Amino acid sequence: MHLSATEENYLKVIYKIAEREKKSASTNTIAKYIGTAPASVTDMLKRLASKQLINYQKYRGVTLTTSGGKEATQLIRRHRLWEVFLATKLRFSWEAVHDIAEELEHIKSDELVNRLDAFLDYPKFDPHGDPIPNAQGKFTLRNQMALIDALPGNKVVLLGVREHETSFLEYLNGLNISLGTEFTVKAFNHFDKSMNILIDHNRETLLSEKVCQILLVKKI
Amino acid sequence: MHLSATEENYLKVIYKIAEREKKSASTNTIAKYIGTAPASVTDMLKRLASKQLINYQKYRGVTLTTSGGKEATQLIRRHRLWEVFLATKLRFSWEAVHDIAEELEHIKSDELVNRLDAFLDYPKFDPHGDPIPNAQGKFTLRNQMALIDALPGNKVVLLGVREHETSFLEYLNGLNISLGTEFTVKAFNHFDKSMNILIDHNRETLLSEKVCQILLVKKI
DNA sequence: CAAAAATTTTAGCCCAATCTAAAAATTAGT
DNA sequence: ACTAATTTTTAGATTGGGCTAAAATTTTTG
Repeated sequence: MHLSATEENYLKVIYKIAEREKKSASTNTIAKYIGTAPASVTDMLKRLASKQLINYQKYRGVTLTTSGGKEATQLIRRHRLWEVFLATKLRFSWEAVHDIAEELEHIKSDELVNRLDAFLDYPKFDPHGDPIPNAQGKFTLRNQMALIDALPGNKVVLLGVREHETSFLEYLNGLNISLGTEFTVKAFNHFDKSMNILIDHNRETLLSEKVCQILLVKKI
Repeated sequence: MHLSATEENYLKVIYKIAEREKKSASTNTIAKYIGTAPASVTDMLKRLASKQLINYQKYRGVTLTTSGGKEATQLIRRHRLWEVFLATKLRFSWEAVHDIAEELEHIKSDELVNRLDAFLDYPKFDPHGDPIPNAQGKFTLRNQMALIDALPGNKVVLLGVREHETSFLEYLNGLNISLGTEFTVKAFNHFDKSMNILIDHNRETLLSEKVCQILLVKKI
């Protein structure tokens, strides 16, 4: 499916409205997001419907079809990966990345986006903390993120682990860490990506990057 | 000046034709490069002329004005920097980079391109060996490139060095290398970017990446 | 529940960038 | 130096994406 940057933007906006307002997107709401006249939106909705990207009935608002949803998800993936690139590699401030990523996201080459993903070491969250869908369009749940993605000051609770080696589980036992244990992130050490953690509000310890990658937590 | 990607492409093509054929670009030649009908080219030439980007008289071909030349040079800068990024950071093959760079080059943010330049460590040549203009639009002369940018099989002659430490010059003396010495590049070793070099057609040696960055050569 | 308000769509227009067909200008050949 | 061939431009149409003004539909409210 060959979509123009404009068509992609409409899909992204419809996706975001649905996510935020939990209902179908109205013509006026879309117009406000995109910054065009409502009449222009109606035209575009007809075009997107004819390409089977949205479900559209006059006066009734729109929802994304399965294929429209896939396009929107891939666009969001590209946007957020470029944001990570701009922030971590080019050292842009996290407020500055959005506008440039807005342009970069429309460059469509699966090869490009997948290599970028690998180059960035498969980040799960963008600099704003929003989750990055993987190549299959799956999001890491916001309420189940790796500890490494938590920020200093965050309080989190352990929900799961990505590693089931006995030796690793024994290591956790040794630290008295188990599902439901609560952490407070005290500091993130850039030089080796280790973290200083306050466990159960009374024991402080240092966890290596590897361990922080494995622990799946939820903010509390 | 707000130029569309299409307008930029026309300027780039006119620049390239002028460079390659050393004369003004004709409507038909431009049409072949861009892949459009000559009539479409005529329309666009009128538009570019009205923006003072080209010198255009009916039936007489076109040349870039000063401001048109600046736009073209900046576009080439962006294109070649992205090519370096794709080849060196994302490990694309050097044949694959062109098409993707063709899209990336149209993202206009001086901040972006300058930070990218710095991130790539101010490369002077793209993966095809073409020179990259700096932020002021100045090209490194093609006949004075770093040895590191030469390709296996190239024969070159030493024209200068970028480093004037006594210890370094003594090192060169020890290898019997001086201005005018001729090299043949035998191999480039990706793992440490060192090069196997045949000096004066009779002595083979290994030069480290650092040394190859310092030696300024010209193809012969 | 009917009238007023708000939303959405239609109708008709514009601009950028393209096309084809035909006319005009330039260049080349004898 | 004419005529033929080539190149370039004009004329008129098309498509995508946008606009305004007016008509149609839905929603709100007295």
